[in-house]
Amino acid sequence: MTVEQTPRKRPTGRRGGDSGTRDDILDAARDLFAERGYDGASIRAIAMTAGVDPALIRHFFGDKDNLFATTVADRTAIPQRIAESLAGDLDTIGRRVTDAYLRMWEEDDTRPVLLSLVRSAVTSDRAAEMLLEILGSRARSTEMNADFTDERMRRIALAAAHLFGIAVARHVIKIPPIAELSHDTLVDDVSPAIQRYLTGT
Amino acid sequence: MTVEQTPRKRPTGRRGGDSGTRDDILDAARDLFAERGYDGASIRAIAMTAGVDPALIRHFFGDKDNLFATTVADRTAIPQRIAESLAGDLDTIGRRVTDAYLRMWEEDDTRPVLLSLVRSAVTSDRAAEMLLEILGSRARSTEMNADFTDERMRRIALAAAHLFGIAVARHVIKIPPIAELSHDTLVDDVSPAIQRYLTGT
DNA sequence: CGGGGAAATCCTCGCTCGTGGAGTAAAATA
DNA sequence: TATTTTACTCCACGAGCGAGGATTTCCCCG
Repeated sequence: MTVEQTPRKRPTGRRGGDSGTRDDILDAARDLFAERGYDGASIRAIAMTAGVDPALIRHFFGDKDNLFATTVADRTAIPQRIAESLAGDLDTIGRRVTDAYLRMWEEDDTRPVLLSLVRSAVTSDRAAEMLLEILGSRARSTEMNADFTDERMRRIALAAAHLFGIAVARHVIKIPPIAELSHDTLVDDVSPAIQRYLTGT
Repeated sequence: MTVEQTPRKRPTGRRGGDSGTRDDILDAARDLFAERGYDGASIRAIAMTAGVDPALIRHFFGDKDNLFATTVADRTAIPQRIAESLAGDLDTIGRRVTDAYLRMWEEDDTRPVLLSLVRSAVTSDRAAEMLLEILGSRARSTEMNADFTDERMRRIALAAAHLFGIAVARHVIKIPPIAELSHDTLVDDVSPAIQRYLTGT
Protein backbone atom coordinates (compact mmCIF):
# COMPACT_ATOMS: atom_id res chain seq x y z
CA MET A 1 0.00 0.00 0.00
CA THR A 2 2.64 2.47 1.05
CA VAL A 3 0.12 5.20 1.37
CA GLU A 4 1.97 8.40 2.15
CA GLN A 5 0.99 9.04 5.76
CA THR A 6 -0.28 12.60 5.76
CA PRO A 7 1.63 14.28 8.58
CA ARG A 8 -1.64 16.01 9.50
CA LYS A 9 0.23 18.98 10.86
CA ARG A 10 -1.00 22.33 9.72
CA PRO A 11 0.86 23.57 6.64
CA THR A 12 3.59 26.05 7.23
CA GLY A 13 3.81 29.36 5.40
CA ARG A 14 1.46 32.24 4.90
CA ARG A 15 -2.31 31.78 4.57
CA GLY A 16 -4.48 33.05 1.73
CA GLY A 17 -7.11 35.76 2.04
CA ASP A 18 -7.21 38.16 4.93
CA SER A 19 -7.01 35.70 7.77
CA GLY A 20 -8.05 37.63 10.85
CA THR A 21 -5.54 35.63 12.81
CA ARG A 22 -4.22 38.56 14.79
CA ASP A 23 -7.72 39.31 16.00
CA ASP A 24 -8.31 35.66 16.82
CA ILE A 25 -5.28 35.76 19.06
CA LEU A 26 -6.46 38.93 20.77
CA ASP A 27 -9.88 37.40 21.34
CA ALA A 28 -8.41 34.26 22.83
CA ALA A 29 -6.03 36.30 24.96
CA ARG A 30 -8.85 38.50 26.22
CA ASP A 31 -10.88 35.47 27.28
CA LEU A 32 -8.06 33.55 28.90
CA PHE A 33 -6.62 36.52 30.74
CA ALA A 34 -10.12 37.16 32.05
CA GLU A 35 -10.53 33.58 33.21
CA ARG A 36 -7.13 32.94 34.71
CA GLY A 37 -5.29 36.23 35.10
CA TYR A 38 -1.93 37.17 33.73
CA ASP A 39 0.13 34.37 35.21
CA GLY A 40 -2.51 31.71 34.81
CA ALA A 41 -3.07 32.24 31.11
CA SER A 42 -0.14 30.71 29.26
CA ILE A 43 0.92 31.77 25.80
CA ARG A 44 0.62 28.17 24.74
CA ALA A 45 -2.98 27.95 25.95
CA ILE A 46 -3.88 31.20 24.23
CA ALA A 47 -2.32 29.95 21.03
CA MET A 48 -4.22 26.70 21.26
CA THR A 49 -7.62 28.37 21.71
CA ALA A 50 -6.79 30.69 18.84
CA GLY A 51 -5.89 27.65 16.73
CA VAL A 52 -2.41 28.89 16.09
CA ASP A 53 1.21 28.12 16.80
CA PRO A 54 2.58 29.76 19.98
CA ALA A 55 5.45 31.27 18.06
CA LEU A 56 3.04 33.33 16.03
CA ILE A 57 2.09 35.22 19.16
CA ARG A 58 5.69 36.09 19.64
CA HIS A 59 5.86 37.16 16.02
CA PHE A 60 2.95 39.55 16.39
CA PHE A 61 3.34 40.82 19.92
CA GLY A 62 6.92 40.17 20.97
CA ASP A 63 6.45 39.00 24.53
CA LYS A 64 3.67 38.16 26.94
CA ASP A 65 3.76 41.52 28.62
CA ASN A 66 3.10 43.30 25.37
CA LEU A 67 0.33 40.88 24.47
CA PHE A 68 -1.40 41.69 27.73
CA ALA A 69 -0.97 45.41 27.26
CA THR A 70 -2.31 45.24 23.73
CA THR A 71 -5.25 43.12 24.81
CA VAL A 72 -6.24 45.57 27.49
CA ALA A 73 -5.54 48.78 25.63
CA ASP A 74 -6.86 47.79 22.25
CA ARG A 75 -10.25 46.60 23.22
CA THR A 76 -11.93 49.12 25.41
CA ALA A 77 -12.16 52.72 26.28
CA ILE A 78 -13.05 52.39 29.91
CA PRO A 79 -12.11 55.79 31.29
CA GLN A 80 -14.12 57.82 28.86
CA ARG A 81 -17.31 55.92 29.62
CA ILE A 82 -16.95 56.89 33.23
CA ALA A 83 -16.11 60.43 32.26
CA GLU A 84 -19.27 60.69 30.19
CA SER A 85 -21.39 59.63 33.12
CA LEU A 86 -19.98 62.49 35.16
CA ALA A 87 -21.63 65.14 33.03
CA GLY A 88 -25.04 66.30 34.17
CA ASP A 89 -27.01 67.16 37.24
CA LEU A 90 -25.00 66.90 40.44
CA ASP A 91 -27.96 65.60 42.43
CA THR A 92 -28.11 62.38 40.43
CA ILE A 93 -24.43 61.89 39.72
CA GLY A 94 -24.23 58.98 42.13
CA ARG A 95 -26.77 57.00 40.23
CA ARG A 96 -25.27 57.81 36.83
CA VAL A 97 -21.77 56.77 37.85
CA THR A 98 -22.96 53.62 39.58
CA ASP A 99 -25.01 52.60 36.58
CA ALA A 100 -22.25 53.35 34.10
CA TYR A 101 -19.63 51.51 36.08
CA LEU A 102 -21.62 48.42 36.92
CA ARG A 103 -22.99 48.27 33.38
CA MET A 104 -19.49 47.87 32.03
CA TRP A 105 -19.20 44.75 34.13
CA GLU A 106 -22.32 43.35 32.52
CA GLU A 107 -21.42 43.80 28.89
CA ASP A 108 -19.63 41.11 26.95
CA ASP A 109 -17.17 43.50 25.37
CA THR A 110 -15.89 45.12 28.50
CA ARG A 111 -16.32 42.51 31.21
CA PRO A 112 -13.43 40.30 30.06
CA VAL A 113 -11.08 43.24 30.07
CA LEU A 114 -12.09 44.29 33.55
CA LEU A 115 -11.83 40.71 34.76
CA SER A 116 -8.37 40.47 33.24
CA LEU A 117 -7.27 43.61 34.98
CA VAL A 118 -8.60 42.62 38.34
CA ARG A 119 -7.44 39.00 38.26
CA SER A 120 -4.00 40.14 37.19
CA ALA A 121 -3.67 43.26 39.33
CA VAL A 122 -4.20 41.28 42.47
CA THR A 123 -1.30 38.92 41.83
CA SER A 124 1.10 40.77 39.55
CA ASP A 125 2.56 44.17 40.27
CA ARG A 126 2.89 44.83 36.57
CA ALA A 127 -0.85 44.65 36.06
CA ALA A 128 -1.54 46.63 39.20
CA GLU A 129 0.40 49.51 37.70
CA MET A 130 -1.62 49.34 34.51
CA LEU A 131 -4.84 49.42 36.47
CA LEU A 132 -3.66 52.41 38.46
CA GLU A 133 -2.75 54.09 35.22
CA ILE A 134 -6.24 53.60 33.88
CA LEU A 135 -7.73 54.91 37.08
CA GLY A 136 -5.29 57.78 36.93
CA SER A 137 -6.30 58.76 33.43
CA ARG A 138 -9.87 58.77 34.64
CA ALA A 139 -8.96 61.12 37.41
CA ARG A 140 -7.05 63.30 35.01
CA SER A 141 -9.93 63.49 32.56
CA THR A 142 -12.11 64.97 35.26
CA GLU A 143 -9.34 67.21 36.43
CA MET A 144 -10.25 69.74 33.78
CA ASN A 145 -13.54 70.91 35.17
CA ALA A 146 -12.92 70.32 38.86
CA ASP A 147 -10.29 71.53 41.25
CA PHE A 148 -8.63 68.64 43.01
CA THR A 149 -8.57 69.18 46.70
CA ASP A 150 -7.48 66.31 48.93
CA GLU A 151 -11.01 66.15 50.19
CA ARG A 152 -12.42 65.69 46.71
CA MET A 153 -9.75 63.15 45.85
CA ARG A 154 -10.61 61.11 48.89
CA ARG A 155 -14.31 61.17 48.12
CA ILE A 156 -13.69 59.85 44.63
CA ALA A 157 -11.36 57.15 45.88
CA LEU A 158 -13.85 55.95 48.47
CA ALA A 159 -16.63 55.79 45.93
CA ALA A 160 -14.39 53.96 43.50
CA ALA A 161 -13.33 51.46 46.13
CA HIS A 162 -16.94 50.80 47.01
CA LEU A 163 -17.94 50.19 43.41
CA PHE A 164 -14.88 48.04 42.92
CA GLY A 165 -15.81 45.90 45.90
CA ILE A 166 -19.35 45.43 44.64
CA ALA A 167 -18.12 44.42 41.19
CA VAL A 168 -15.59 41.93 42.52
CA ALA A 169 -18.11 40.43 44.92
CA ARG A 170 -20.60 40.06 42.08
CA HIS A 171 -18.44 38.92 39.15
CA VAL A 172 -15.26 37.44 40.55
CA ILE A 173 -16.05 35.82 43.87
CA LYS A 174 -19.74 35.56 43.07
CA ILE A 175 -21.00 36.00 46.59
CA PRO A 176 -24.51 34.60 46.32
CA PRO A 177 -26.80 37.43 47.42
CA ILE A 178 -24.99 40.01 45.32
CA ALA A 179 -24.37 37.87 42.27
CA GLU A 180 -28.07 37.10 42.01
CA LEU A 181 -29.45 40.62 42.15
CA SER A 182 -30.52 42.23 38.90
CA HIS A 183 -28.45 45.08 37.60
CA ASP A 184 -31.21 47.56 38.29
CA THR A 185 -31.91 46.65 41.88
CA LEU A 186 -28.19 46.60 42.54
CA VAL A 187 -27.92 50.13 41.21
CA ASP A 188 -30.90 51.10 43.34
CA ASP A 189 -29.21 49.76 46.44
CA VAL A 190 -25.74 51.09 45.86
CA SER A 191 -26.14 54.48 44.26
CA PRO A 192 -27.27 56.31 47.43
CA ALA A 193 -23.98 55.41 49.10
CA ILE A 194 -22.05 56.60 46.06
CA GLN A 195 -24.02 59.81 45.93
CA ARG A 196 -23.25 60.33 49.57
CA TYR A 197 -19.54 59.81 49.10
CA LEU A 198 -19.38 62.19 46.16
CA THR A 199 -21.60 65.04 47.34
CA GLY A 200 -22.72 64.31 50.92
CA THR A 201 -21.91 66.23 54.07
CA MET B 1 46.98 17.36 49.92
CA THR B 2 43.84 15.39 49.35
CA VAL B 3 41.96 17.43 51.90
CA GLU B 4 38.47 16.04 52.16
CA GLN B 5 36.39 18.79 50.56
CA THR B 6 33.60 19.52 52.97
CA PRO B 7 30.44 19.22 50.87
CA ARG B 8 29.03 22.23 52.72
CA LYS B 9 25.44 20.98 52.22
CA ARG B 10 23.28 20.87 55.27
CA PRO B 11 23.55 17.53 57.00
CA THR B 12 20.79 15.07 56.44
CA GLY B 13 18.87 13.41 59.25
CA ARG B 14 16.96 14.66 62.20
CA ARG B 15 17.94 17.82 64.11
CA GLY B 16 18.54 18.09 67.82
CA GLY B 17 16.28 19.82 70.32
CA ASP B 18 12.74 20.86 69.51
CA SER B 19 13.36 22.59 66.20
CA GLY B 20 10.22 24.59 65.52
CA THR B 21 10.64 23.76 61.89
CA ARG B 22 7.01 23.04 61.23
CA ASP B 23 6.11 26.47 62.48
CA ASP B 24 8.88 28.04 60.43
CA ILE B 25 7.34 26.48 57.35
CA LEU B 26 3.89 27.75 58.25
CA ASP B 27 5.27 31.24 58.79
CA ALA B 28 7.06 31.24 55.46
CA ALA B 29 3.98 29.85 53.75
CA ARG B 30 1.77 32.49 55.31
CA ASP B 31 4.04 35.28 54.08
CA LEU B 32 4.58 33.95 50.58
CA PHE B 33 0.94 33.05 49.97
CA ALA B 34 0.13 36.58 51.09
CA GLU B 35 2.65 38.12 48.72
CA ARG B 36 2.08 36.03 45.64
CA GLY B 37 -1.12 34.08 46.04
CA TYR B 38 -1.62 30.35 45.80
CA ASP B 39 -0.18 29.78 42.35
CA GLY B 40 2.61 32.30 42.67
CA ALA B 41 4.04 30.92 45.87
CA SER B 42 5.96 27.77 45.01
CA ILE B 43 6.70 25.03 47.48
CA ARG B 44 10.35 25.45 46.66
CA ALA B 45 10.31 29.16 47.45
CA ILE B 46 8.48 28.55 50.72
CA ALA B 47 11.01 25.90 51.64
CA MET B 48 13.87 28.24 50.84
CA THR B 49 12.57 31.08 53.00
CA ALA B 50 11.94 28.62 55.79
CA GLY B 51 15.51 27.38 55.38
CA VAL B 52 14.41 23.86 54.72
CA ASP B 53 14.35 21.21 52.04
CA PRO B 54 11.21 21.24 49.85
CA ALA B 55 10.59 17.58 50.52
CA LEU B 56 10.09 18.32 54.19
CA ILE B 57 6.99 20.28 53.33
CA ARG B 58 5.62 17.28 51.61
CA HIS B 59 6.53 15.21 54.63
CA PHE B 60 4.59 17.46 56.98
CA PHE B 61 1.66 18.56 54.87
CA GLY B 62 1.31 16.09 52.03
CA ASP B 63 0.57 18.40 49.14
CA LYS B 64 0.37 22.10 48.39
CA ASP B 65 -3.37 22.26 48.76
CA ASN B 66 -3.18 20.96 52.27
CA LEU B 67 -0.36 23.32 53.15
CA PHE B 68 -2.52 26.24 52.05
CA ALA B 69 -5.52 25.01 53.97
CA THR B 70 -3.46 24.49 57.10
CA THR B 71 -1.88 27.91 56.76
CA VAL B 72 -5.22 29.62 56.51
CA ALA B 73 -7.11 27.57 59.04
CA ASP B 74 -4.43 27.26 61.68
CA ARG B 75 -3.51 30.84 62.07
CA THR B 76 -6.60 32.90 62.56
CA ALA B 77 -10.09 32.97 63.86
CA ILE B 78 -11.52 35.57 61.55
CA PRO B 79 -15.25 34.96 61.81
CA GLN B 80 -15.47 35.20 65.56
CA ARG B 81 -13.82 38.58 65.67
CA ILE B 82 -16.50 39.92 63.37
CA ALA B 83 -19.16 38.18 65.39
CA GLU B 84 -17.93 39.83 68.57
CA SER B 85 -18.21 43.25 66.99
CA LEU B 86 -21.86 42.61 66.25
CA ALA B 87 -22.84 42.61 69.91
CA GLY B 88 -23.94 45.93 71.34
CA ASP B 89 -25.96 48.99 70.53
CA LEU B 90 -27.61 48.87 67.12
CA ASP B 91 -27.09 52.57 66.51
CA THR B 92 -23.31 52.21 66.44
CA ILE B 93 -23.05 48.76 64.88
CA GLY B 94 -21.74 50.21 61.63
CA ARG B 95 -18.75 51.74 63.29
CA ARG B 96 -17.97 48.67 65.37
CA VAL B 97 -18.07 46.32 62.40
CA THR B 98 -16.07 48.67 60.19
CA ASP B 99 -13.44 49.11 62.85
CA ALA B 100 -13.19 45.40 63.64
CA TYR B 101 -12.97 44.40 60.00
CA LEU B 102 -10.46 46.99 58.88
CA ARG B 103 -8.40 46.45 61.99
CA MET B 104 -7.85 42.84 61.03
CA TRP B 105 -6.25 44.09 57.85
CA GLU B 106 -3.84 46.21 59.85
CA GLU B 107 -2.55 43.59 62.25
CA ASP B 108 0.49 41.53 61.41
CA ASP B 109 -1.08 38.28 62.52
CA THR B 110 -4.20 38.46 60.43
CA ARG B 111 -3.27 40.56 57.42
CA PRO B 112 -1.15 37.89 55.71
CA VAL B 113 -3.95 35.39 55.96
CA LEU B 114 -6.47 37.80 54.49
CA LEU B 115 -4.06 38.74 51.75
CA SER B 116 -3.49 35.07 50.98
CA LEU B 117 -7.19 34.43 50.75
CA VAL B 118 -7.88 37.40 48.51
CA ARG B 119 -4.91 36.94 46.22
CA SER B 120 -5.74 33.30 45.84
CA ALA B 121 -9.51 33.52 45.69
CA VAL B 122 -9.36 35.82 42.70
CA THR B 123 -7.48 33.35 40.53
CA SER B 124 -8.20 29.93 41.94
CA ASP B 125 -11.66 28.49 42.43
CA ARG B 126 -10.38 26.33 45.25
CA ALA B 127 -9.47 29.35 47.33
CA ALA B 128 -12.66 31.18 46.41
CA GLU B 129 -14.60 28.34 47.99
CA MET B 130 -12.58 28.58 51.17
CA LEU B 131 -13.23 32.29 51.37
CA LEU B 132 -16.95 31.79 50.84
CA GLU B 133 -16.89 29.18 53.54
CA ILE B 134 -15.34 31.65 55.98
CA LEU B 135 -17.88 34.29 55.04
CA GLY B 136 -20.56 31.66 55.34
CA SER B 137 -19.56 30.70 58.85
CA ARG B 138 -19.72 34.36 59.74
CA ALA B 139 -23.23 34.55 58.41
CA ARG B 140 -24.15 31.41 60.32
CA SER B 141 -22.74 32.74 63.56
CA THR B 142 -25.08 35.70 63.41
CA GLU B 143 -27.96 33.51 62.39
CA MET B 144 -28.67 32.65 65.97
CA ASN B 145 -29.93 35.98 67.17
CA ALA B 146 -31.36 37.33 63.95
CA ASP B 147 -33.94 36.01 61.54
CA PHE B 148 -32.57 35.85 58.03
CA THR B 149 -34.88 37.55 55.61
CA ASP B 150 -33.69 38.11 52.06
CA GLU B 151 -33.66 41.78 52.85
CA ARG B 152 -31.35 41.31 55.78
CA MET B 153 -29.13 38.98 53.81
CA ARG B 154 -28.76 41.52 51.08
CA ARG B 155 -27.92 44.30 53.51
CA ILE B 156 -25.14 42.26 55.05
CA ALA B 157 -23.77 41.28 51.66
CA LEU B 158 -23.69 44.86 50.44
CA ALA B 159 -21.92 46.02 53.58
CA ALA B 160 -19.44 43.17 53.30
CA ALA B 161 -18.75 43.94 49.65
CA HIS B 162 -18.13 47.55 50.50
CA LEU B 163 -15.67 46.74 53.28
CA PHE B 164 -14.02 44.20 51.05
CA GLY B 165 -13.54 46.78 48.33
CA ILE B 166 -12.03 49.26 50.75
CA ALA B 167 -9.63 46.68 52.12
CA VAL B 168 -8.49 45.54 48.68
CA ALA B 169 -8.04 49.09 47.48
CA ARG B 170 -5.99 49.89 50.56
CA HIS B 171 -3.86 46.80 51.02
CA VAL B 172 -3.71 44.98 47.73
CA ILE B 173 -3.85 47.53 44.94
CA LYS B 174 -2.74 50.34 47.21
CA ILE B 175 -4.70 53.09 45.55
CA PRO B 176 -2.89 56.19 46.80
CA PRO B 177 -5.56 58.26 48.54
CA ILE B 178 -6.97 55.27 50.40
CA ALA B 179 -3.69 53.58 51.19
CA GLU B 180 -2.41 56.73 52.86
CA LEU B 181 -5.31 57.44 55.17
CA SER B 182 -4.93 56.51 58.81
CA HIS B 183 -7.01 53.68 60.11
CA ASP B 184 -9.11 56.02 62.22
CA THR B 185 -10.03 58.51 59.55
CA LEU B 186 -10.81 55.66 57.21
CA VAL B 187 -13.21 54.25 59.76
CA ASP B 188 -14.69 57.71 60.19
CA ASP B 189 -15.31 57.97 56.47
CA VAL B 190 -16.64 54.50 55.82
CA SER B 191 -18.70 53.56 58.83
CA PRO B 192 -21.68 55.83 58.02
CA ALA B 193 -22.17 53.96 54.77
CA ILE B 194 -21.94 50.62 56.56
CA GLN B 195 -24.37 51.77 59.22
CA ARG B 196 -26.72 52.83 56.47
CA TYR B 197 -26.55 49.46 54.73
CA LEU B 198 -27.18 47.57 57.94
CA THR B 199 -29.88 49.63 59.58
CA GLY B 200 -30.86 52.46 57.22
CA THR B 201 -34.15 53.02 55.50
C1' DC C 1 20.69 -0.43 75.02
C1' DG C 2 18.29 -1.47 71.04
C1' DG C 3 14.69 -0.69 67.75
C1' DG C 4 10.95 1.97 65.59
C1' DG C 5 9.30 6.07 64.02
C1' DA C 6 9.80 10.84 63.06
C1' DA C 7 12.65 14.58 61.12
C1' DA C 8 15.44 15.82 57.75
C1' DT C 9 18.22 15.52 53.48
C1' DC C 10 19.17 14.36 48.24
C1' DC C 11 18.02 13.19 43.64
C1' DT C 12 14.91 12.21 39.95
C1' DC C 13 10.75 12.11 36.94
C1' DG C 14 7.48 14.18 33.99
C1' DC C 15 5.45 18.32 33.02
C1' DT C 16 4.71 23.30 31.60
C1' DC C 17 6.42 27.55 30.85
C1' DG C 18 8.40 31.77 27.96
C1' DT C 19 11.53 32.56 24.56
C1' DG C 20 14.10 32.15 20.50
C1' DG C 21 16.11 30.20 16.04
C1' DA C 22 15.41 28.31 11.51
C1' DG C 23 12.70 27.32 7.85
C1' DT C 24 8.50 27.67 4.42
C1' DA C 25 4.92 29.61 1.81
C1' DA C 26 2.21 33.33 0.22
C1' DA C 27 1.49 38.08 -0.61
C1' DA C 28 3.28 42.67 -1.75
C1' DT C 29 6.39 45.30 -4.22
C1' DA C 30 9.53 46.58 -7.76
C1' DT D 1 8.99 38.11 -13.33
C1' DA D 2 12.38 38.64 -9.39
C1' DT D 3 12.83 40.19 -4.80
C1' DT D 4 11.57 41.52 -0.40
C1' DT D 5 8.42 41.51 3.27
C1' DT D 6 5.05 39.24 6.03
C1' DA D 7 2.44 35.27 8.07
C1' DC D 8 3.06 31.02 9.73
C1' DT D 9 5.10 26.48 11.49
C1' DC D 10 8.36 23.14 13.82
C1' DC D 11 11.83 22.25 17.17
C1' DA D 12 14.82 23.10 21.07
C1' DC D 13 16.68 25.27 25.18
C1' DG D 14 16.85 26.28 29.97
C1' DA D 15 14.31 27.05 33.83
C1' DG D 16 10.87 26.18 37.40
C1' DC D 17 7.20 23.48 38.98
C1' DG D 18 4.80 19.57 42.18
C1' DA D 19 5.40 15.05 43.46
C1' DG D 20 7.65 11.15 45.19
C1' DG D 21 11.34 7.53 46.26
C1' DA D 22 15.60 6.48 48.81
C1' DT D 23 18.53 7.39 52.56
C1' DT D 24 20.50 9.23 56.82
C1' DT D 25 20.18 10.83 61.48
C1' DC D 26 18.23 11.65 65.80
C1' DC D 27 14.77 11.12 69.65
C1' DC D 28 11.92 8.34 72.53
C1' DC D 29 10.08 4.31 74.53
C1' DG D 30 10.49 -0.30 75.85
